[in-house]
Order: sequence, then structure tokens, then C-alpha cells
Amino acid sequence: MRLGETMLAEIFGVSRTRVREAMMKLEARGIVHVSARRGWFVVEPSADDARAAFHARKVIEAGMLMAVGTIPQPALAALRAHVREEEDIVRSGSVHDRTCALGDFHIHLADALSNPLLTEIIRDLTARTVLVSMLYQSVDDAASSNADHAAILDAMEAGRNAEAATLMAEHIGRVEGGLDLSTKPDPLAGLKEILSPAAAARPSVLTRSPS
Amino acid sequence: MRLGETMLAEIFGVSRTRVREAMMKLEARGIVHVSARRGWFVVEPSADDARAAFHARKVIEAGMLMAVGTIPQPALAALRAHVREEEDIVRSGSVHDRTCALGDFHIHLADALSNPLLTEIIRDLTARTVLVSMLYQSVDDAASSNADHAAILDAMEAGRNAEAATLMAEHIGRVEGGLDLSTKPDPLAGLKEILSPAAAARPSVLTRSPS
DNA sequence: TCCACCAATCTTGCATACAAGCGAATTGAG
DNA sequence: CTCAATTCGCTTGTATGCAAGATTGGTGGA
Repeated sequence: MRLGETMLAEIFGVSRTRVREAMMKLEARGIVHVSARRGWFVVEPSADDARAAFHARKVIEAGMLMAVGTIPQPALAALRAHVREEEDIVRSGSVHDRTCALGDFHIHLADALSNPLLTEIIRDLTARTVLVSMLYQSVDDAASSNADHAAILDAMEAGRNAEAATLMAEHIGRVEGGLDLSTKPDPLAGLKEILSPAAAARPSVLTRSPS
Repeated sequence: MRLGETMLAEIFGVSRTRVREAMMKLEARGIVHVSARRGWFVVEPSADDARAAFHARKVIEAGMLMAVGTIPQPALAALRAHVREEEDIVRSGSVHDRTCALGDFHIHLADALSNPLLTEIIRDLTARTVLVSMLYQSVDDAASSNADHAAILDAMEAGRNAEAATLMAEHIGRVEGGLDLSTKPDPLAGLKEILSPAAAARPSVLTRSPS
């Protein structure tokens, strides 16, 4: 999926300079990469890259849950509200909406439990794994993920943070397990929907750039 | 500490375009920031930023040790060699060499235990906390840090990963505790030495850019 | 008919030129 | 003497121009 500088410059009505800047920012976040004198491409993570991203998420998100002390009541309530909203979207939303809602849970969790720095790291890692899911034709068992989120939140509300951490690691492992990392990726499987203009009109914390 | 584009362009014999690109890469990694039409500056993390960076390191590095299974013998041997080298440098090296050697331990550890993605994240976070240490006049108890590293490695060699994780969290907490986060930072405390040409001649995994 | 080679075209990489804005120094008034 | 306002210079922000390289289409030969 090639992203030509000139093309993007025309689409957005800016000069190539600004397009290049934006691309290099995205490159630093691991979303696109540049092939010398050939152009910019949305990254197509290898199976190893995919495993690395899921492993990093397990380590960081479980570590975060282990490290946190008591969680403020309002934060728990906000997360519970998100999970409930998630449930609705899983039932009736589009693939894109489901993907965003499920990803947002992890980011909101990080935001509630930790600091902006870790949240940003988790945001980029989540975006990476979402990309992987698109590439490797995930089974996309959204209902199961939603149930996992609810269970994690249950443990947190009960003050069993260690259990929540274990559940989180298992949950991320389950998402990874739903992928077929043995076959070659299908380059354009679901990317078009994720990156479509219609999708851009419904922003998510996943696609929002760090402030 | 201002970094003029023109000045850097002359020093490195390239055009401002390339300097700007490099600066924006560094900005994405949280090393420098740009003030509109005033120039680029090495970041001066606030006390809150400093705490966030140490917290993130605790979560990630402890989480990594918790998640790892059995560690290959050669990796342990390499780490042991590093700790011994570290001991020599702590005894006889300059402040700069000590800082780099102590930081390198964490990066080599990540490299041995985990994947390139996590290693890169930890590298940037470590660079950030080193910057903080320079700014906030750390007590710089290098010998104590070296002993901590040895103890962490002891636990790993004995297969007590959970204990290693705890020790790591305590170690990072100790480094953080050695800082005086209540006073205003001294902008140029030790930065000049770290960023000096002489220092650049002795590269470290800390300063090396991600490949 | 198929393959190899060559040229034309398109793309990025990099430097330079111009515009816009912030800051410091100077000048004037109180 | 002090303080404020204005102007000048230096810095970044942005666009454009040119060169190097890769890809693709065409052509010639086997």
C-alpha cells in the first residue's frame, strides 16, 4: 500500500515538505516506513514483528496492573461505562467501530492507571497490534474480547490486581492466538476499511496523534 | 540549552533540511523539543515528567523480568561480564563513562530477555531518566547501582525471576530517590559533559539510534 | 513467443530561497 | 535613572527546484 508524497500533498492541499514531516512522525511511531526512493508504505509486520508487539503489550499492560495500588472509584466507574458501551458496539457496530472500541479500552485503562508516558507507549503498541490483526485475518472474536475486558475490570474492582494482570496477559495471548501467523499476510485485507475516509470521520483514541 | 539549526548544519556539514529531520526524530523520542520560531532545546523534564519516566521504567522492566521464563546460559554469562566491566568503570571511570555503563546494563538486559521492540522502548526511557539525573543533580551513587545490578543478576541466575523483578523495581526506585525533585533543575548541570564531542567519540547503546 | 536489455518517466532525497515571527537592543519619554 | 515602546536582526517554517535512483514499459533478438 504505497503512499506517494505528491499524491498526499495534493489530497491534503499542502506541500511535500509537510507531508514528509507527517510521514516521518508516523515512521517514528512504527505506523509507516520508507523504502529508499520508492516511497512510503503502511508497515506490514512480519510474524516475528507481530509476536514482538503482542509480547511487549503483555509485559507492559500486565506490569502496569501489578504495579498499581488501589484504584480510584471514579476511574473504575468510567472504565465500567466504557465496557458497557463496548458491549453495544460489539453487538451492533461495524468491524471498524468494534476494533476501535476494543482498542480504546486498553488505552483508557492505561490513562486511568498510569501516566501519560506509559499511555502513549501503549497507544502506539495497540495501534501496531491492530495493524497486525488487519493483516493476518484475525478471527476477530469481539464478543470474547469484550468478556475478557469485563473480567479484568471485575478483578480490579475486587482489588485483585495480580489476578487482573494474569487475565490481561491471557487476554492479549488470546487475541494473538486468534491470528494465523503461519501464512503470508494479506496486504490489503481490512486496511482499506480502517483507513477509509468514513472511518476518519469517527475518530478514536487509537488514531489520535499524541498531544 | 539551545540547538540552532544553522549552527548544527555547519558543524555537521549538511543542510538545515537534514538537521530538521534529525531533530524531529529526536523529538519523537522525547530527547529534544521545539519552541515555535525560537529553536530546538534539549528537554528539561519537570519533576512530574521525571516521576512518570521512572514509573514507566519500573513497570516495564519489572514486568519483563516477571514474564520471562528460563534464561539461556550464554545470555546470563554476557550480562555477568557486563556487570564486572561495570564494576571497573565505576571504580576508575569518568562520570560520563559510569553513567553510560550503568545505563547499558538495562538495555543489554532487555536485549537478552525480550524483543527488539521492548528494547527500543527501554532504551528511550533510560535515555530520558539519564537526562533527568543530569538535570536534578543526582547523588550518583554508582557503586550502589552496580551492586543492585549484581543482585538482580544473582536472582536471575538462581531462577528467582519474581525476586529479580522486585529488586529491579527497588533499584529504579533507589535511583529516583537519589534525585532532588523538589528543587528547580539546574539546566546545564552535567549535560555538557554528556553531550561533549569527547563523549560522542565513545558511543554507547544509550546514544545509539535505533536501527 | 519469450526473455533480456535499455530508455523514459516518475519518485524520493536534499539543498536552497523566501516569508513570517519572536526577541533583544536601542531610543525616547516621564 | 527607569521603564516602555518600537524597530531591526536572527531564527525557524514552508515551498520550490534540481539531481540521483528505481520502476516500468517498450523494443530487439533468439
